[in-house]
Amino acid sequence: MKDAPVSPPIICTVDVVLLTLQQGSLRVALVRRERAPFADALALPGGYIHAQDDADAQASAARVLSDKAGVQSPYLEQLATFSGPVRDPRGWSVAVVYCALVPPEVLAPAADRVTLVDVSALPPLPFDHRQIIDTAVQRVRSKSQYSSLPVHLCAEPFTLPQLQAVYEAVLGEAINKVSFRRKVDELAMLEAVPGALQTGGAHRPAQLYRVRAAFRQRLSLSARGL
Amino acid sequence: MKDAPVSPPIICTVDVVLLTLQQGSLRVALVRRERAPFADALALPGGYIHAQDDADAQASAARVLSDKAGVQSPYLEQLATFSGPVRDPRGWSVAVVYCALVPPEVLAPAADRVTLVDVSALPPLPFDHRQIIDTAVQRVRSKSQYSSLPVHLCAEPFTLPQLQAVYEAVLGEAINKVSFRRKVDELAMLEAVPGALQTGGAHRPAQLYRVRAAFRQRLSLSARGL
DNA sequence: TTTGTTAATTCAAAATTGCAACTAACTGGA
DNA sequence: TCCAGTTAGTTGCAATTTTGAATTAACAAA
Repeated sequence: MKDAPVSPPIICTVDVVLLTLQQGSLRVALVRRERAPFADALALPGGYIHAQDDADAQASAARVLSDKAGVQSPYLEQLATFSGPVRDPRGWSVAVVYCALVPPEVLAPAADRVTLVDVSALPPLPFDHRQIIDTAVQRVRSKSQYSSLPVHLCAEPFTLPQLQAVYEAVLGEAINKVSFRRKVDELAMLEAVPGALQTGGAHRPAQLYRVRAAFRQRLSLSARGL
Repeated sequence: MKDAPVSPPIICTVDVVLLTLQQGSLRVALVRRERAPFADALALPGGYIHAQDDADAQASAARVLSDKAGVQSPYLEQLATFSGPVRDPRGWSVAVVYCALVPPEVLAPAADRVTLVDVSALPPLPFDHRQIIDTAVQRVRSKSQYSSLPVHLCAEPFTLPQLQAVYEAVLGEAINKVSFRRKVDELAMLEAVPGALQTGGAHRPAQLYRVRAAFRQRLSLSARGL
């Protein structure tokens, strides 16, 4: 009796959709692949899960983000898992995908390692990275309608008008100033930095805020949106 | 020079949180495990991804649901992926978890294979199944606040009072009848079955509805909730 | 001191929601 | 046959919430 054919193991990887906001548009950070498949192509930072090192897939994602892009993101959320026999030419694969949001300032030191691309003008990408990015952008836009998610795109401390501009850029629509402030107040995610005002402009200075410690990792949700 | 130690492959599985509504409470379907680890224990239906058979992890989930529970669920949504070295005693594992919602009628033929347990009175469970179920229930309750998700718990055709009772059971709170009808109308997910009324009660018969084809797989979302 | 510009608040109009009362349509029993 | 009981579905209005224009505040520059 012959041995049953041994099927190759399933390829377990993580990918990270690292998003930021630059010049009013959402950008995704791509890195150049060092190895086959698709060596030298721009792609999402990703890599194998290291069972001997990683505490879980999220730790793998943080490691990959650090190794491939040189970035540490305080906000890192699981997006979804993509799988199947054809998405990776090496064979049947499972990619646990995480989404990271950072202010553009965090990416400045990594400018030589990552390429920022407007998510509405993506080049052809290897694997199913195009679909993954589209899913991430959809999710970020959707969550931004009713949560504090976009604060992670804003370098602290920031003013309310700055934060509103970030929300407007992500959502792609103007928001009423009064409504916006009421909602932000409801979300209770911010605290004014005492005495700190953004001066320098030829106009009334704006109060500076930072995110309350309780919401640095966790989102604040609004029942009614905006 | 010695060979580097070969690390065992990562274990790739799927699990399904199959939920239904019975006697006004959410219940999860558990099956008795046939093999180690945890043989004979009640657990979520789950199993290995079959790289040679399955088109993707969702197909694995549908297969597992059919094989282990004898159920086919039209609504099957990816919940999240759980991973790490300790959740499975066999080693470092990745479990892609799906959530299925079915009306209790669909589970009747499978009554001998599955045990329905109230999600608010779960017994001790193997692996991290307790945490997985809690995550699923949280997600279902959260989505039910602003989407058509609970329609999948209702056998078609159904009346509006029946659907309202389902929403109230899932959300755990009474809903105003007029508001509920306004919202259901807004969601535009239902169509009246022409001429079909639920008769038999000692009272005015109720119009019967079914889900519009466009929303059988996709959810309808409301901006304002309920 | 005046002008221009942006920050932040006020208040009334508009939209949404919740409630109670009402009408509708059936069954079953007097 | 008709009346009581029960649940389905609608109507109109009061209460609440949301919205945005108008207003006030605070600064720099000229």
